[in-house]
Amino acid sequence: MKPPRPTPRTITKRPATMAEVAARAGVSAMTVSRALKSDGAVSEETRRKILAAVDELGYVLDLSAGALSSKRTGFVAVLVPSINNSNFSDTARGITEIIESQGLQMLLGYTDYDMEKEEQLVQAMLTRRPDGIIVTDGRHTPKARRMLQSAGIPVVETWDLPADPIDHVVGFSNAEASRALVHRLYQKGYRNIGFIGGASRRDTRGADRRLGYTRAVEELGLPAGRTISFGNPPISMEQGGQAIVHLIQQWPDVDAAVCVSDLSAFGAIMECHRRGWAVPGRIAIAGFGDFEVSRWAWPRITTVAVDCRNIGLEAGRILLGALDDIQNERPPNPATLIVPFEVIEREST
Amino acid sequence: MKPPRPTPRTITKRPATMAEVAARAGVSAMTVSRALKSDGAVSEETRRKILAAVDELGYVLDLSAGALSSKRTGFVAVLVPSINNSNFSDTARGITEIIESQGLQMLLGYTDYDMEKEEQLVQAMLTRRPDGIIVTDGRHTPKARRMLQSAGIPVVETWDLPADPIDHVVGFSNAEASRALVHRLYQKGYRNIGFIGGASRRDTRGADRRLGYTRAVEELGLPAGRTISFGNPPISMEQGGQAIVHLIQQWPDVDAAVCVSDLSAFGAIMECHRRGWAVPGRIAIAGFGDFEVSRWAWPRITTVAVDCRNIGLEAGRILLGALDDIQNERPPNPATLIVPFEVIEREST
DNA sequence: ATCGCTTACGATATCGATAACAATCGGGCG
DNA sequence: CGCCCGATTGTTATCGATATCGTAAGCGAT
Repeated sequence: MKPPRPTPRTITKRPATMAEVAARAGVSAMTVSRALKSDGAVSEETRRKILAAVDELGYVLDLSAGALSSKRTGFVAVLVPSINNSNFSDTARGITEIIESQGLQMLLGYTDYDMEKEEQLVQAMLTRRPDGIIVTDGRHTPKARRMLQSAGIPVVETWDLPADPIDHVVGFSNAEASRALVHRLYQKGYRNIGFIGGASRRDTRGADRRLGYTRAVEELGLPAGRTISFGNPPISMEQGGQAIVHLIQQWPDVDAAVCVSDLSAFGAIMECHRRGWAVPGRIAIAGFGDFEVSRWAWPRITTVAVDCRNIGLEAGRILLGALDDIQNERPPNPATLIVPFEVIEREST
Repeated sequence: MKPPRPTPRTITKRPATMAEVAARAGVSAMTVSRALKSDGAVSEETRRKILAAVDELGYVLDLSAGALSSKRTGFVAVLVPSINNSNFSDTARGITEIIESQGLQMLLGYTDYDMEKEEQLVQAMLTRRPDGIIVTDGRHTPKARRMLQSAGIPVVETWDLPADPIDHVVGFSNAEASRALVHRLYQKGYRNIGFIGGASRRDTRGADRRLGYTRAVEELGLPAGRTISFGNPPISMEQGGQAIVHLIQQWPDVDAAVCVSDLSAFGAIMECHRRGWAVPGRIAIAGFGDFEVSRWAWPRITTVAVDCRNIGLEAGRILLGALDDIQNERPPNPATLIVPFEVIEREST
């Protein structure tokens, strides 16, 4: 009895290799390799033959293999708290813009605002032997810190000013920014200022913003401790709406609220609309981050703006510089770049 | 004269190799490899010794090297139009959730709603020899299509229902969804419905939504052609605001507007607020995508909801299934999964 | 003609892991 | 007691590219 008809197997057309291209072009693999790098010294004619062979075979270079011999993977690991947050995705985009000009590829990971998760991700990323790594945080678990330090690659910490930098830094002080915002509200005449933020200490930037708020009200001699902690980061619009109600119920005399992000500020403002509380008449509301929604909401939302894309651009540039230093065996030269922030006053305060 | 103090060179502590771990643990490299995979058959005692050695040397597995011999890189390439769009970042997140359970890594790329850029990205991604690829589109340049087909790996097209699928599909008909929305507006009594979208044909999903609108107004015998095209995708809140003004000036009798996305709908509504045009009294406004802002804006925005994260989850699952089929030498089994959409009526219409 | 130098290319030895197969050891069983 | 078997571990040969060094040819200067 014959066996059943053989199942039609996938024609897993194994991708062509460089050797096959070489054979077809009548040259050695090494010459193909050179032809496919821009810097290779190859005569015009052989290059033509090689490119023709590449085209005929539909060959695409295998960088996984190349990475092994050249010891440069062309990866840049990037860790962000969340990709749904447009601030961070702007930064990621800035990084991409810079590094892709050098043929580098971003390896993106989400920490979910969690240092433990960050630690796992650092380990997972190092497994791919990236040429450099950019993290969105100045605080790490001891183990994560150790791994970053001993990885032997440039590290850039962004969005923060770490007390004890690992290597390079591109950031700003979230506390100072928040403090400046409170001062501005004070100048405008507000005297009972509350703060709305997340309940978790995982979000270190959020914690810093709260710290800046606390310092400012102390400095100014304003009533302190008027803070509402609500939910895990990222604080949503919904949570902003709930928090503002709590804030006003608990301290009916508050005349202004600083929110940990524009999203919660927006939620708060919309909840006030719904309840007929005028903004800023009954209560002024400010956010953080200058998200698109703050520029187009009505009232437009007072906020602290940071050029997120620029943070990415600068982090990318610094990383490229560091890679260049390594390439040319120059000594390492850790840099700290402080990017500016700006308090933008709009109709919500 | 002595030369200047030698510059302190980087201690580029070359990362430890598996062989070094093996030597330290007194076993062969192969045994280390087995110990570090979960499935490896290794006695408890040797595993202990090996893990100790790993710890002492701070060893992390080099997957680049592993990929070369095992012929599986553990990468899944994912192409999205934009990462700043929370719909797509939700999908990306869903994909990550599924694939990271299998130890796979996402390689993310942005096409900027541009098929040419997509083509370049496909090529760049294939260079990394991913085990599978997920794209957010049903239309591609001929070359991109050819590369995807001949890559010999599972392909999943999402967010669309391609007429001629390459392999697997997880999507829905943007045209149908848009059509359903217009019908719903009709039921509510609106008879002069306009459409606000991007000027570029690059955004194929946007074009499909416009198509659905056009079909619907034809079916219903409503005045047609009341569409405003404005700016390149992604259409921003600002552009939505500008477009609604044009729409109303051009056709003063419009009583409802369908926007290509919630973001432009939000911008339009806020512009109406500013001008004192009641929404939905003067004009009803609907969006697409069920973004967070639509749920918390006031009025809340009528929209078409799709479970974006779920698209990612399902795409991930289908991809894993396909990889499993390959592993077990089962025949390929291209699947098309149509995910539901839902018109959600809120106060803006 | 010789030398020196540049340009274009090939041969070989890796890079660091894993696949595939071989080897060893102990124990169960006829 | 001999044989077979499963569990554990080692050996060897890759995977597909690139680094490095070597070689041959071409060419101008002396």
